[in-house]
Amino acid sequence: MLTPEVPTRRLDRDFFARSPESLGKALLGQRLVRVLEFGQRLSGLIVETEAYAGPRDKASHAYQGRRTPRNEPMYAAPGTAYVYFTYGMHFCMNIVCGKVGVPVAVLLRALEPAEGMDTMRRLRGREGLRDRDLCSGPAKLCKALAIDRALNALDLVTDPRLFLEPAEPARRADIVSCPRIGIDRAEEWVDKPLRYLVRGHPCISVPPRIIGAPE
DNA sequence: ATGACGATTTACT
DNA sequence: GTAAATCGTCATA
Repeated sequence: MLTPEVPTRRLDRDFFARSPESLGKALLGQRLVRVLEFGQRLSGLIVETEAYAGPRDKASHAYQGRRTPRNEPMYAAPGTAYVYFTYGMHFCMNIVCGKVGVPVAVLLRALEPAEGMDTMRRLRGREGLRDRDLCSGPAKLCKALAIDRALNALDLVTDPRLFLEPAEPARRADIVSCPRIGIDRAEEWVDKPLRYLVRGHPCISVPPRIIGAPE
C-alpha cells in the first residue's frame, strides 16, 4: 500500500450555506470530528441542535443586528465555528450558516459519542460517566471534545482540528422539533420550534416537552 | 467604571 | 424541585 491514508472527506461550504432551520435538521446524524494536537481523533454523531434565526430572533446573540467582538464570527462565511464562553465557566459551539454578513447559526446541543470515549471521559473530568452522558449538552460536548476559545472562528471547511464528516442523516420521520432551551427571556421566540432532535435518542440534553397533556 | 445577566452544569434539599 | 458556581460581555453612564 503506497497510500494507506484515506483522504478525509468532509462537509463543504455549500452544505452550510442554507437557513439555520434547514441546517439544524440536516446536521442530525452527521459526524463532528475533533483532531487533538498529537493526532488523536474524537468524534460524535450530532443528535440535537438549535437554530438561531438572525437579527429578529430575540434569543440570538445577533438580535437587532448586534455586532460585537464576541459574536463577530456569526457574520463570517458559512462553515465558520462560533464558540462562546458563558456562565463564567462553559463553552458552547455554533456552526455559522446562511450567507456572509447574515448572522444566523446552529447551536450544537448533543452528540452520540463515537470515537475516543476514554479521552472524552478524561476531558470531562468524571471517570464514571456513561458514554451516553459524555456529550449530552452544549457545554458538555465542548468539554468532551476540547473545544474552547482557541477554536473560535475557525473554518470547519478547511481546518484540520475540527470539521464535519458526512454520515447517515437522520430520517425526516425521526426528527422532532420543539422549543429551545434556556432562552426564557426571548418573549414570543420562546415557543418557536427551533430545537431539533433525533426522536427517542438516549444522548439528548433535556427531554422534549411531552406532546399531549395527561388528564 | 459599574452592574446585570447569561444559548449551563452540578450538587444538594 | 432549588441554588451555587463564576467571569466575560454588553448596555448604561
